[in-house]
Amino acid sequence: MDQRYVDGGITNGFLRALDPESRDRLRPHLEPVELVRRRLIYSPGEDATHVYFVNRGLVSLVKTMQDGRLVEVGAIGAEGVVCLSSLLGLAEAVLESLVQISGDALKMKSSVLREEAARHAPLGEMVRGYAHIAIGQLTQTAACNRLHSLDQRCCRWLLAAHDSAGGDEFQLTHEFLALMLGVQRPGVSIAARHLQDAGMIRYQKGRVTVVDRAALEASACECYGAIRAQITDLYGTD
Amino acid sequence: MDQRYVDGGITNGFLRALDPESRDRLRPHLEPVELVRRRLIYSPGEDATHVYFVNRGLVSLVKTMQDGRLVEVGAIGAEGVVCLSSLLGLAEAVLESLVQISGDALKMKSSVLREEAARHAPLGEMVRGYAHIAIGQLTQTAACNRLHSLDQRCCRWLLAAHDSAGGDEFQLTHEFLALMLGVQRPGVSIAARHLQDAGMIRYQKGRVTVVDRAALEASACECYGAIRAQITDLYGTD
DNA sequence: GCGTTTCTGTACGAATTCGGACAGACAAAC
DNA sequence: GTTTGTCTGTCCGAATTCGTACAGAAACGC
Repeated sequence: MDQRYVDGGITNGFLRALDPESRDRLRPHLEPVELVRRRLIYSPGEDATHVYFVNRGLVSLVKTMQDGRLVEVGAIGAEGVVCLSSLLGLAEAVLESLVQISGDALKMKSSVLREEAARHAPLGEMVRGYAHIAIGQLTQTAACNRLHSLDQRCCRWLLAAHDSAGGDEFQLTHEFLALMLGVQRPGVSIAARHLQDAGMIRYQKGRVTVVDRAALEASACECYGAIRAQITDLYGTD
Repeated sequence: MDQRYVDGGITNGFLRALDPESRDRLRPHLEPVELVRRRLIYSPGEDATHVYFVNRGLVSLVKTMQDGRLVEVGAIGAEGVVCLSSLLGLAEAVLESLVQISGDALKMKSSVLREEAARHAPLGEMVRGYAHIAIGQLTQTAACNRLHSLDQRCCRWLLAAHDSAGGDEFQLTHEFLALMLGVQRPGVSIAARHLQDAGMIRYQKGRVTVVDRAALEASACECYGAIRAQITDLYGTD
């Protein structure tokens, strides 16, 4: 029987990986919320009062520079938690969190999570563990941004999106992907053409269909796998 | 009177920013250690048993990819603490920590720091605050690696090095800088020539002299200033 | 002094990405 | 059905960086 029906619609990896007692402590504070594509969860400087456990969908963490140029430095899907800073007790969001693929999440007050984490050791352990893999994701992205080609990074991004989309088809424009990857839009168009010619994806007017996932994985840089590995490492193999 | 003489040779920004009680709690556990250029403090996978409070010198945090290519994702000078992971209770180092500029540090057991941080709230607050700016540094670097030119990143790196070198002149080869910035060596040679022609630095056989720091700051990307600002924000203006 | 090592300067073709522009195709709204 | 807006495909010159190679210069060891 699918766990999502057993446990009140919770498909978020972090919550599911918790021991039952920790989960029970958090459950009363969780509030369902819809994630709508292109909507912001947080802007830099805003008070990060809540954390979001993503059940479905994909949230991009975006760093904006002074001149307005921006680039994604992390992406959080159904296995993650939005707003790491607040886990550390910082009130202010540093990054923009932007919904890339619609879905839903459970939100709760950061302060409550922090208190519960301090009170109940296994939960605190898990929070610290998550902070650690979030850092891992950042370092991976920092290196990836420097060392890997646009084609590779496109594949990586599509794989992450595919994981969180809940299907082979999802909405995504070249424009948006270019913004996230920090490159010009025509660059993405060319990369997308490569992938389509190679039979990995199909593109049509703002929506992409993953056709050959295995091939995408083979063409992606190691960063996708490295981050997945860290996550399954923390959550255990379920 | 210089604080470094008042307080037993401690010039590390983190330790100096602590309240006296926190510092007194840590002091008995601190052990002086020399930082020797090009020596590794940690390699990935190694057990991170100690944290290092840098007094003088510069330590690079390096991410290595599967194919052996590498790039620096962070640098820690006299204001920082090496081995963030262990602050979160993780045993294993993820990054390589490499001494770029010789100096000295105070080391202590990660486990002791963790216990003291749990026992004494102000210290815990400071540790979490430091974790936060370390994350800020990673996001800044991730974006910088994608958006900024080699010349800009060279300037940024030289400024950080200058801060920690304890003088205008320090050892640095093009080869090493290229490794850190994740580019080819000739690229750095050309960038270095630009800076030298512009009268910002002087280069001579593996050692660089900062001639016009203000010009360097003007030519660097915003990332240098952004990271400095986060640090002074945490430590207060002393 | 001499040989070795290390480091820098430079050259050059190839590849990538930039930055901007424009036409065409599709979809939704009116 | 027509209009409007969005999105894709493509083009082009310029700039940047890659990847490699080689020569010269400085420092070091013997």
